[in-house]
Amino acid sequence: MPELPEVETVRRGVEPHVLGRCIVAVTVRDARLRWPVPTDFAAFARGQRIDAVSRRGKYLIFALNGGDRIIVHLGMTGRVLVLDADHPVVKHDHLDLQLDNGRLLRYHDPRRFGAVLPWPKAEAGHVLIDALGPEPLSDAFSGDYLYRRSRNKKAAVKTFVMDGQIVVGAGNIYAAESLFHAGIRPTRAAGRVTRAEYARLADAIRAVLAEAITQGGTTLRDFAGADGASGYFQQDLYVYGREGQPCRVCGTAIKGIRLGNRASCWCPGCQR
DNA sequence: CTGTTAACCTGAGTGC
DNA sequence: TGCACTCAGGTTAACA
Repeated sequence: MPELPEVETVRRGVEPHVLGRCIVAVTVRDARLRWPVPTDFAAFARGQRIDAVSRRGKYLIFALNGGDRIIVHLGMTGRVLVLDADHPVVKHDHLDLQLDNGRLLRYHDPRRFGAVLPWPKAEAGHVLIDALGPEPLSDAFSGDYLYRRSRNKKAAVKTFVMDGQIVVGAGNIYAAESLFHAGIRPTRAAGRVTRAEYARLADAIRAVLAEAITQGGTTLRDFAGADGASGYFQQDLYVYGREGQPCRVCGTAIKGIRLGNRASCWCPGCQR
């Protein structure tokens, strides 16, 4: 479910409710996430104060006052909700952080592809974070960067920009949408896309992600912000999920194929 | 090394 | 109503 804009929407929704709050209790109902929640996680988190909530790619990072951190990834169906402490527990509510203000942070994830992991102060880096590519909304990300990294690569350009080691945050929806706005077919070999095209693509990725954040993300099925609210970017989709429908720009029927086991849509009229 | 595929898991939707 | 099947916003381990 969540690509960068959805994770950023969750971060912004959670932050005001948890900053400066202490974790007074931890409940782990099901530790079987993508990686098991360690058995000592409750002891790790209990009694610590949350001093910051940041995001790296699709990872949320809760910074604790002692220098430890908690990493949260939402996988495909994960949610982080801010609820009152007595809120009823439903199926797939796997983990709670109870706060000292009568509220709790609840991790809910039907498919359990997500993760909640400790990141101790003693470990400077983290294996899930260290190899990530640049943030697409930072200065380190540019068309020239994509051009450099893509030389001699035969993989499809859509697969290339969805690779978190190249750039973080662009998943199946926003990769497809960005390629549409840049006028590039998703099937093109990454190494054959020109410098000028990558300049357009980098601009498109930045613009699409920024606009999606403004809209509170894209809600198709599962996604909700920390307050349970839906996003609105689905109204701005040009190709994702529109196979067979007329292009909103040129009227050509949107085509669909599979690339790396992911559904991929593009407009034969607008994308070359 | 690069590139592709299967796997992890549950639920929703479709077609018979 | 039930069953079999497909698909889903992510990521990585195991292959070729």
